[in-house]
Amino acid sequence: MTDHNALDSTPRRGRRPGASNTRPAILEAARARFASDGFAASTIRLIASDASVDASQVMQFYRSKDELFAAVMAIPPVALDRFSTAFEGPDEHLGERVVRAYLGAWEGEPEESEPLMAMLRGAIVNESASAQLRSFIEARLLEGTSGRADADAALRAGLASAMLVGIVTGRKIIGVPTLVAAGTDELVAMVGPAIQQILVP
Amino acid sequence: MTDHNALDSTPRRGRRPGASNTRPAILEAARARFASDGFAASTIRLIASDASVDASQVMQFYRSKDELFAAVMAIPPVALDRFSTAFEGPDEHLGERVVRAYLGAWEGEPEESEPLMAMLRGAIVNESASAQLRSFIEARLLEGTSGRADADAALRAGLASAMLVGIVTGRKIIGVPTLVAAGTDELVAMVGPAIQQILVP
DNA sequence: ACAGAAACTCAACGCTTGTTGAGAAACTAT
DNA sequence: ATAGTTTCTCAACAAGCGTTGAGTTTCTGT
Repeated sequence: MTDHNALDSTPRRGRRPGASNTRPAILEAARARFASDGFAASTIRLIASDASVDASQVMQFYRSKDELFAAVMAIPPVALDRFSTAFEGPDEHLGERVVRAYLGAWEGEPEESEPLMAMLRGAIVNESASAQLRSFIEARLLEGTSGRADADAALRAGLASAMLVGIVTGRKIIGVPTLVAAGTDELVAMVGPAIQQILVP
Repeated sequence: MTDHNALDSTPRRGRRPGASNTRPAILEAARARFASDGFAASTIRLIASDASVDASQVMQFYRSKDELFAAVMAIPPVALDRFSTAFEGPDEHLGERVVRAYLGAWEGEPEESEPLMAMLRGAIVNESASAQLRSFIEARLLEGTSGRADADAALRAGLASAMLVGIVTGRKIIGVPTLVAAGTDELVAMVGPAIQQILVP
């Protein structure tokens, strides 16, 4: 709805003067859309409109909607090292640390949480997103279980991840009122011991 | 001699002889599609094709795609009493019983699990499905916490539900290999104590 | 200064979507 | 029988989708 007025000196067509940050703008708009609306409901035109850009620009930078999605997914989450450090250290408060790391990653700054939300929402309908989330979780699991000899350590880590993702889904996507109302510390206090029991039998 | 074939016994147009079970056939096809592909990817034409029916038939029985979806959701899950009985009984093996009830409900017969899968998949992209799943979970929570005085009993039950739904999501939707490979008994043995700890502090 | 690449707008394409209406055949009444 | 309702096929619609190509303007390298 923001049409340039007639007195505007900037031409209506052709390349605009100055440097262009259109490409990252598109990526950011796509990230936000995919995170909040999911893959199918996020149309190219809507994303382009969010970035104040023509739809065909999106196609020029990222060759298709799928590649745009892949680009959003490929963003190395800033939260990545949160996980790796969470599994290190003494076993005593392992559960608590892991729970806090997960909740923090999904509920922190948009820059940090949106790729994860997009992954989660996209994994339901988009096959590549599902594979992406799968490999993401698996990579975390390998970090977490490195140095342990347990045969089922991977399974235990996978269970813990799935349970924590379930809590995040309930809070951020489905919106179960009971979970939404709960504070982070309260959750950590309750879930920490349970996760501890899963990870360190 | 071009159009009507006198030898053709099955007419191509008009109502077919005999009783019609088209309406339930559509509902069943829709349930399966919504469960496996989610709301957006399940097109009316595809569902109609699954049910060997014209697309406009779907619109005649259920007035819109949204109402079709609502009809699928409205099916009272056979698994319903599984949950209510799981919370009853002594606290000793409560966690184990609840875990077994959840896994069984989502991994049993298609008739039993498909409405739940459709709910879960639909909750990501469809607002009404999200509300439906929310109220479904809340109803289970009320059953589970009835008779308990704890102020945070509802939160504990909600957490347990979310964690178990997370495990099911990892197994049936995202397909985390580690979780898929695990057997039900193995999962119950690992997760049972953790859920127990959540529910009975 | 000049050529080529890059950024941008605009208009359209082919396709699929949910949805509708006309009409044909079979059922259910009276 | 006759009328009316229900079930069904077929063809089309308006809208939205992802995508493409042509043309215009600016930047960049030489």
